[in-house]
Amino acid sequence: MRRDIFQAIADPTRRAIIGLIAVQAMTPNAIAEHFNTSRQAISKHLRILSECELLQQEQKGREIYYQLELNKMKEIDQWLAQFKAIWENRFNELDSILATLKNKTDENESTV
Amino acid sequence: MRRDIFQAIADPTRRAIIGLIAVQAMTPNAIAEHFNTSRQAISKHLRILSECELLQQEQKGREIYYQLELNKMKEIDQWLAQFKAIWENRFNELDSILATLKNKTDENESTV
DNA sequence: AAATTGCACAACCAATTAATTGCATTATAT
DNA sequence: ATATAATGCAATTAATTGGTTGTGCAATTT
Repeated sequence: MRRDIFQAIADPTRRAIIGLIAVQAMTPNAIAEHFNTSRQAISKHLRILSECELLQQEQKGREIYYQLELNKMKEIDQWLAQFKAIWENRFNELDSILATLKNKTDENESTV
Repeated sequence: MRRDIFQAIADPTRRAIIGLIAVQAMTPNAIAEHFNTSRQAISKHLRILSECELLQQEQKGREIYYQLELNKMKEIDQWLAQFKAIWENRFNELDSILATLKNKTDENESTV
Protein backbone atom coordinates (compact mmCIF):
# COMPACT_ATOMS: atom_id res chain seq x y z
CA MET A 1 0.00 0.00 0.00
CA ARG A 2 1.68 3.10 -1.24
CA ARG A 3 -0.29 5.84 0.38
CA ASP A 4 0.82 9.33 -0.31
CA ILE A 5 -0.94 12.49 -1.30
CA PHE A 6 -0.05 12.11 -4.97
CA GLN A 7 -1.68 8.73 -5.14
CA ALA A 8 -4.63 10.20 -3.25
CA ILE A 9 -5.30 12.87 -5.86
CA ALA A 10 -4.70 10.51 -8.79
CA ASP A 11 -8.28 9.31 -8.71
CA PRO A 12 -10.84 11.71 -10.26
CA THR A 13 -13.55 10.77 -7.78
CA ARG A 14 -11.22 11.56 -4.90
CA ARG A 15 -10.32 14.89 -6.47
CA ALA A 16 -14.03 15.66 -6.71
CA ILE A 17 -14.52 14.69 -3.06
CA ILE A 18 -11.61 16.94 -2.10
CA GLY A 19 -13.26 19.79 -4.00
CA LEU A 20 -16.53 19.23 -2.15
CA ILE A 21 -15.22 19.04 1.38
CA ALA A 22 -12.73 21.85 0.91
CA VAL A 23 -15.58 24.30 1.20
CA GLN A 24 -17.53 22.72 4.03
CA ALA A 25 -17.57 19.59 6.16
CA MET A 26 -19.85 16.86 4.87
CA THR A 27 -21.06 13.42 5.88
CA PRO A 28 -20.29 10.35 3.74
CA ASN A 29 -23.94 10.09 2.70
CA ALA A 30 -24.09 13.71 1.62
CA ILE A 31 -20.90 13.25 -0.36
CA ALA A 32 -22.14 10.04 -1.97
CA GLU A 33 -25.22 11.85 -3.27
CA HIS A 34 -22.93 13.76 -5.62
CA PHE A 35 -21.71 10.61 -7.34
CA ASN A 36 -23.32 7.62 -8.92
CA THR A 37 -21.39 5.06 -6.97
CA SER A 38 -22.31 3.31 -3.75
CA ARG A 39 -21.88 4.93 -0.37
CA GLN A 40 -19.40 2.18 0.45
CA ALA A 41 -17.20 3.13 -2.46
CA ILE A 42 -17.15 6.71 -1.19
CA SER A 43 -16.38 5.41 2.28
CA LYS A 44 -13.38 3.62 0.85
CA HIS A 45 -12.17 6.80 -0.83
CA LEU A 46 -12.59 8.64 2.45
CA ARG A 47 -10.50 6.02 4.20
CA ILE A 48 -7.73 6.45 1.65
CA LEU A 49 -7.86 10.23 1.97
CA SER A 50 -7.83 9.79 5.73
CA GLU A 51 -4.78 7.55 5.62
CA CYS A 52 -3.04 10.31 3.68
CA GLU A 53 -3.96 12.72 6.48
CA LEU A 54 -6.03 14.77 4.10
CA LEU A 55 -9.13 14.70 6.30
CA GLN A 56 -10.34 16.21 9.50
CA GLN A 57 -13.30 14.41 10.97
CA GLU A 58 -15.83 15.39 13.58
CA GLN A 59 -18.32 12.92 14.98
CA LYS A 60 -21.78 14.30 15.67
CA GLY A 61 -23.99 11.55 17.03
CA ARG A 62 -24.03 8.86 14.39
CA GLU A 63 -22.91 11.23 11.68
CA ILE A 64 -19.31 11.93 10.83
CA TYR A 65 -18.45 15.23 9.22
CA TYR A 66 -15.39 15.13 7.02
CA GLN A 67 -13.51 18.19 5.96
CA LEU A 68 -10.36 18.75 3.97
CA GLU A 69 -7.11 19.24 5.84
CA LEU A 70 -5.91 22.16 3.75
CA ASN A 71 -2.45 22.14 5.27
CA LYS A 72 -1.77 18.75 3.76
CA MET A 73 -2.66 20.12 0.34
CA LYS A 74 0.26 22.46 0.67
CA GLU A 75 2.60 19.51 0.26
CA ILE A 76 1.63 19.37 -3.39
CA ASP A 77 2.37 23.03 -3.70
CA GLN A 78 5.74 22.49 -2.10
CA TRP A 79 6.59 19.80 -4.61
CA LEU A 80 5.51 22.09 -7.43
CA ALA A 81 7.64 24.92 -6.11
CA GLN A 82 10.84 23.51 -7.61
CA PHE A 83 9.30 23.56 -11.07
CA LYS A 84 7.78 26.96 -10.55
CA ALA A 85 11.28 28.17 -9.81
CA ILE A 86 12.44 26.78 -13.14
CA TRP A 87 9.60 28.11 -15.23
CA GLU A 88 9.83 31.55 -13.74
CA ASN A 89 13.55 31.47 -14.39
CA ARG A 90 12.98 30.48 -18.02
CA PHE A 91 10.45 33.25 -18.36
CA ASN A 92 12.98 35.77 -17.12
CA GLU A 93 15.57 34.41 -19.51
CA LEU A 94 13.12 34.74 -22.36
CA ASP A 95 12.40 38.22 -21.17
CA SER A 96 16.02 39.26 -21.32
CA ILE A 97 16.42 37.60 -24.73
CA LEU A 98 13.47 39.61 -25.98
CA ALA A 99 14.90 42.74 -24.43
CA THR A 100 18.23 42.12 -26.15
CA LEU A 101 16.50 41.57 -29.46
CA LYS A 102 14.52 44.72 -29.02
CA ASN A 103 17.67 46.71 -28.32
CA LYS A 104 19.30 45.26 -31.43
CA THR A 105 16.27 46.28 -33.48
CA ASP A 106 16.30 49.75 -32.00
CA GLU A 107 19.97 50.10 -32.87
CA ASN A 108 19.28 49.04 -36.44
CA GLU A 109 16.36 51.41 -36.69
CA SER A 110 18.45 54.25 -35.41
CA THR A 111 21.12 53.57 -38.05
CA VAL A 112 18.57 53.51 -40.89
CA MET B 1 -6.54 3.92 -19.75
CA ARG B 2 -7.07 6.99 -17.70
CA ARG B 3 -4.19 9.21 -18.67
CA ASP B 4 -4.07 12.56 -17.04
CA ILE B 5 -1.37 14.51 -15.35
CA PHE B 6 -2.54 13.52 -11.87
CA GLN B 7 -2.21 9.87 -12.66
CA ALA B 8 1.16 10.63 -14.24
CA ILE B 9 2.59 12.11 -11.05
CA ALA B 10 1.06 9.45 -8.82
CA ASP B 11 3.99 7.12 -9.41
CA PRO B 12 7.11 7.95 -7.39
CA THR B 13 9.47 6.81 -10.15
CA ARG B 14 7.73 9.11 -12.60
CA ARG B 15 7.98 12.01 -10.18
CA ALA B 16 11.70 11.32 -9.91
CA ILE B 17 12.01 11.25 -13.70
CA ILE B 18 10.14 14.54 -13.88
CA GLY B 19 12.57 16.01 -11.37
CA LEU B 20 15.52 14.87 -13.45
CA ILE B 21 14.41 16.09 -16.83
CA ALA B 22 13.05 19.36 -15.52
CA VAL B 23 16.58 20.63 -15.26
CA GLN B 24 18.02 19.29 -18.49
CA ALA B 25 17.08 17.04 -21.39
CA MET B 26 18.18 13.43 -20.99
CA THR B 27 18.17 10.18 -22.95
CA PRO B 28 16.25 7.13 -21.67
CA ASN B 29 19.52 5.33 -20.93
CA ALA B 30 20.89 8.24 -18.93
CA ILE B 31 17.63 8.42 -16.99
CA ALA B 32 17.57 4.69 -16.35
CA GLU B 33 21.02 4.88 -14.75
CA HIS B 34 19.44 6.79 -11.88
CA PHE B 35 17.10 3.94 -11.00
CA ASN B 36 17.47 0.28 -10.33
CA THR B 37 14.85 -0.87 -12.76
CA SER B 38 15.25 -1.97 -16.35
CA ARG B 39 15.64 0.50 -19.19
CA GLN B 40 12.37 -0.81 -20.59
CA ALA B 41 10.51 0.08 -17.45
CA ILE B 42 11.79 3.64 -17.74
CA SER B 43 10.83 3.67 -21.39
CA LYS B 44 7.30 2.77 -20.38
CA HIS B 45 7.18 5.58 -17.85
CA LEU B 46 8.40 7.95 -20.53
CA ARG B 47 5.63 6.80 -22.82
CA ILE B 48 3.05 7.47 -20.15
CA LEU B 49 4.49 10.90 -19.44
CA SER B 50 4.52 11.53 -23.17
CA GLU B 51 0.87 10.55 -23.53
CA CYS B 52 0.12 13.11 -20.85
CA GLU B 53 1.95 15.71 -22.93
CA LEU B 54 4.48 16.18 -20.19
CA LEU B 55 7.48 15.64 -22.47
CA GLN B 56 9.32 17.43 -25.19
CA GLN B 57 11.54 15.16 -27.22
CA GLU B 58 14.38 15.84 -29.58
CA GLN B 59 15.92 13.14 -31.71
CA LYS B 60 19.67 13.32 -32.15
CA GLY B 61 20.87 10.46 -34.29
CA ARG B 62 19.83 7.31 -32.51
CA GLU B 63 19.45 9.10 -29.22
CA ILE B 64 16.30 10.79 -28.04
CA TYR B 65 16.54 13.61 -25.56
CA TYR B 66 13.53 14.03 -23.33
CA GLN B 67 12.79 17.16 -21.39
CA LEU B 68 9.93 18.23 -19.20
CA GLU B 69 7.14 20.29 -20.72
CA LEU B 70 6.91 22.78 -17.89
CA ASN B 71 3.75 24.39 -19.19
CA LYS B 72 1.86 21.17 -18.61
CA MET B 73 2.99 21.19 -14.99
CA LYS B 74 1.09 24.40 -14.54
CA GLU B 75 -2.15 22.45 -14.82
CA ILE B 76 -1.47 21.04 -11.39
CA ASP B 77 -0.91 24.51 -10.10
CA GLN B 78 -4.17 25.63 -11.63
CA TRP B 79 -6.04 22.85 -9.86
CA LEU B 80 -4.36 23.80 -6.60
CA ALA B 81 -5.30 27.44 -7.03
CA GLN B 82 -8.86 26.89 -5.78
CA PHE B 83 -7.55 25.49 -2.50
CA LYS B 84 -4.92 28.16 -2.21
CA ALA B 85 -7.75 30.66 -2.44
CA ILE B 86 -9.46 28.95 0.46
CA TRP B 87 -6.44 28.63 2.70
CA GLU B 88 -5.40 32.21 2.14
CA ASN B 89 -8.92 33.24 2.91
CA ARG B 90 -8.90 31.24 6.16
CA PHE B 91 -5.61 32.81 7.04
CA ASN B 92 -7.10 36.26 6.57
CA GLU B 93 -10.10 35.30 8.67
CA LEU B 94 -7.78 34.11 11.41
CA ASP B 95 -5.90 37.35 11.02
CA SER B 96 -9.00 39.42 11.56
CA ILE B 97 -10.05 37.26 14.48
CA LEU B 98 -6.68 37.85 16.07
CA ALA B 99 -6.96 41.54 15.34
CA THR B 100 -10.37 41.66 16.98
CA LEU B 101 -9.06 39.81 20.01
CA LYS B 102 -6.16 42.19 20.24
CA ASN B 103 -8.47 45.18 20.12
CA LYS B 104 -10.59 43.67 22.86
CA THR B 105 -7.47 43.21 24.95
CA ASP B 106 -6.36 46.75 24.31
CA GLU B 107 -9.76 48.04 25.35
CA ASN B 108 -9.57 46.06 28.55
CA GLU B 109 -6.09 47.28 29.21
CA SER B 110 -7.12 50.85 28.68
CA THR B 111 -9.95 50.51 31.14
CA VAL B 112 -7.69 49.07 33.82
C1' DA C 1 -38.20 -2.11 22.84
C1' DA C 2 -38.11 -2.40 17.91
C1' DA C 3 -37.21 -0.49 13.53
C1' DT C 4 -34.38 2.56 11.07
C1' DT C 5 -30.40 5.25 9.88
C1' DG C 6 -25.38 6.30 9.27
C1' DC C 7 -21.37 4.36 9.12
C1' DA C 8 -17.13 1.18 8.80
C1' DC C 9 -15.21 -3.15 7.62
C1' DA C 10 -14.55 -7.64 5.15
C1' DA C 11 -14.78 -10.61 1.16
C1' DC C 12 -14.82 -10.83 -3.43
C1' DC C 13 -14.08 -9.50 -8.46
C1' DA C 14 -12.76 -7.17 -12.81
C1' DA C 15 -9.70 -3.84 -14.56
C1' DT C 16 -5.41 -1.53 -14.33
C1' DT C 17 -0.62 -1.01 -13.22
C1' DA C 18 4.27 -1.54 -13.11
C1' DA C 19 7.61 -4.56 -13.87
C1' DT C 20 10.15 -8.25 -16.57
C1' DT C 21 11.82 -10.68 -20.65
C1' DG C 22 12.23 -11.01 -25.43
C1' DC C 23 12.02 -9.15 -29.69
C1' DA C 24 12.45 -5.53 -33.96
C1' DT C 25 14.34 -1.33 -35.81
C1' DT C 26 17.38 2.31 -36.78
C1' DA C 27 21.89 4.70 -36.28
C1' DT C 28 26.72 4.48 -35.38
C1' DA C 29 31.29 2.40 -35.10
C1' DT C 30 34.70 -1.00 -36.75
C1' DA D 1 29.33 -5.32 -44.49
C1' DT D 2 29.02 -6.49 -39.74
C1' DA D 3 28.84 -5.79 -34.91
C1' DT D 4 27.13 -2.85 -31.44
C1' DA D 5 24.37 0.69 -29.24
C1' DA D 6 19.95 3.24 -28.34
C1' DT D 7 15.44 2.84 -28.42
C1' DG D 8 10.52 1.35 -28.86
C1' DC D 9 7.00 -2.29 -28.74
C1' DA D 10 4.59 -6.80 -27.43
C1' DA D 11 3.57 -10.58 -24.28
C1' DT D 12 3.47 -12.15 -19.67
C1' DT D 13 2.88 -11.75 -14.75
C1' DA D 14 2.18 -10.25 -9.90
C1' DA D 15 0.39 -6.66 -7.30
C1' DT D 16 -2.79 -2.95 -6.73
C1' DT D 17 -6.98 -0.55 -7.50
C1' DG D 18 -11.75 0.71 -7.46
C1' DG D 19 -15.88 -1.17 -7.33
C1' DT D 20 -19.69 -4.36 -5.57
C1' DT D 21 -22.49 -6.86 -2.03
C1' DG D 22 -23.09 -8.40 2.62
C1' DT D 23 -22.53 -7.83 7.65
C1' DG D 24 -22.16 -5.68 12.17
C1' DC D 25 -22.49 -1.88 15.32
C1' DA D 26 -23.82 2.42 17.44
C1' DA D 27 -27.06 6.29 17.51
C1' DT D 28 -31.79 7.81 16.46
C1' DT D 29 -36.60 7.60 15.75
C1' DT D 30 -41.13 5.61 16.47
